[in-house]
Amino acid sequence: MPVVTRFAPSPTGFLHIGGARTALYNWLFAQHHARHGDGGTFLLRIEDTDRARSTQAAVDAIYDGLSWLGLDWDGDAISQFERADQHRAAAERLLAEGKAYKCYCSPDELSAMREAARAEGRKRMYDGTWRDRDPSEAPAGVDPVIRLKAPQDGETVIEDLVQGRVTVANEQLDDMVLLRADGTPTYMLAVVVDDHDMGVTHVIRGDDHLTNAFRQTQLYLALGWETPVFAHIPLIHGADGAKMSKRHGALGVETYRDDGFLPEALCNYLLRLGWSHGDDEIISTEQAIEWFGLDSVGKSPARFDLAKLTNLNGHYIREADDGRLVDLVMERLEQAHPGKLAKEARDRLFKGMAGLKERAKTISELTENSSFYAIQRPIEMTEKAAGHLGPEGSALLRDLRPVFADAESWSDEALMAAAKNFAEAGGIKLGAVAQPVRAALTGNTVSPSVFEIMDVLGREETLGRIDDALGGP
RNA sequence: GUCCCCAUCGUCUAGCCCGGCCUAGGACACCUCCCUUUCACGGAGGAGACAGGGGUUCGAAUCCCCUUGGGGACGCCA
Repeated sequence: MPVVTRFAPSPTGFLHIGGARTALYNWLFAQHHARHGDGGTFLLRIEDTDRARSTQAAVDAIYDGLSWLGLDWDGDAISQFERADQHRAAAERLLAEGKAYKCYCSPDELSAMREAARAEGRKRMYDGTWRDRDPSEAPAGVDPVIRLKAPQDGETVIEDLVQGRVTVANEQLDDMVLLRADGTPTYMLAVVVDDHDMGVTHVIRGDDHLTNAFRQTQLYLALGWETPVFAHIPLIHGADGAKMSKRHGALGVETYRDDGFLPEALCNYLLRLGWSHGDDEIISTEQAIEWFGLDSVGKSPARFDLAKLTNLNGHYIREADDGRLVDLVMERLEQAHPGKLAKEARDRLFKGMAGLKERAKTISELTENSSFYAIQRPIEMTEKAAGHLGPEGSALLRDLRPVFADAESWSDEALMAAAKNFAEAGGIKLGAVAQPVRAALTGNTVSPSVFEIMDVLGREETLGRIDDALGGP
């Protein structure tokens, strides 16, 4: 049977890390069935019924976030707000069938009930005042809400693919509001009607919705519809163990992009946060699509660990195509050093990328480590680097300059051979020779191999930088 | 408070469903060493966990119960 999943965020902010994982699981599940099953579709629905809190900017942030992660959805995104008529129709049908009723309770009465319920240690808040009351007793001039006439005995059961069978006594659940006094549908109603109309077969979402699933199941039953399969995945917690939410540590995916993380690294990390396939850690998207299933999703919440994400990111950077990395780095360099980049910047980065990418765990770090290639001379010198160019270092560098200048061929190997000879002749270590050169060439104490750098920079630029460090030719 | 869910190294997890192969495996982080022109990468090794208590059983990380701890939900928000 073909599978239909959906991701249904509310556009009240950015696409945060928890939402991204939910989207990923839904996408993966659909992809898995599309490629290895009877078909799979992944839909996107924007839950924008709360007009006051929904913004177009947030909707765009969700689109951008999903697109960046590579989680493409089928068809156009659906606006829940625009489907209000269908929601209303469902509620009215229930009303006509006697499965729902009008409730005229005022907000004051409701909060009194809520208080009473808490005081008595009950969960059920609404006492059903208008459930069986004669409509003729309705107070004049009060717009009623429509409530579901939910079963009061027995229990509601959901067979959750992640949580297993979960049961709750119906007496714990009160008659939920379907339509507000102003006639607009509530979330509970909208979700059920939309999921049904969209043909959603599997509802994969955060387990903060687990209790909603009970109410929704009652609604499906009342509407005479088959319930979808539920899969409530555990939430992601912050590094401190507290829940991660928009107000507590959860960052938008664009923040990770800005901090220099690759989408494939984030996806791989998010995938492993709560799902596993034996001891596998590095999992490609293709592999994930093949392997992903809801039965391997864990039931306990996981903490977000930036160190592991960073490590994974380093791996994907090393694997990444040089050209792609150059584009990413150039964009940042142009921003950071406007007008200061050498014309040869891009070419040098491309030539030097193999040595560069081994040493960076984020694109931000890669950019920083790459800047010495891109910036025009004279380059700036860090304090530590300057330390290698004291009297001793400078003297060494001065003696070394002609060795390089006279090198037979300007290649990595030839240059290193020349430096080695020089070091041996002087009875010093290669390392002692390399550091002043590194300082002169990069303005830093850490970099790829100095001979590789000389190769990339070329003869003229290299000697120029040495001269700069020596205070002139 | 009430209801629901969860519980293996610091973190993510394998193992649990179908008890013995577990003196509990892997990954990240950490420590030591090797490689080495710096830093990374890579390689070798180390430290590090079945929350506690009861059962069931010849035998429990694995099954049952309780306790404790954590989380989530209790809106005319989504």
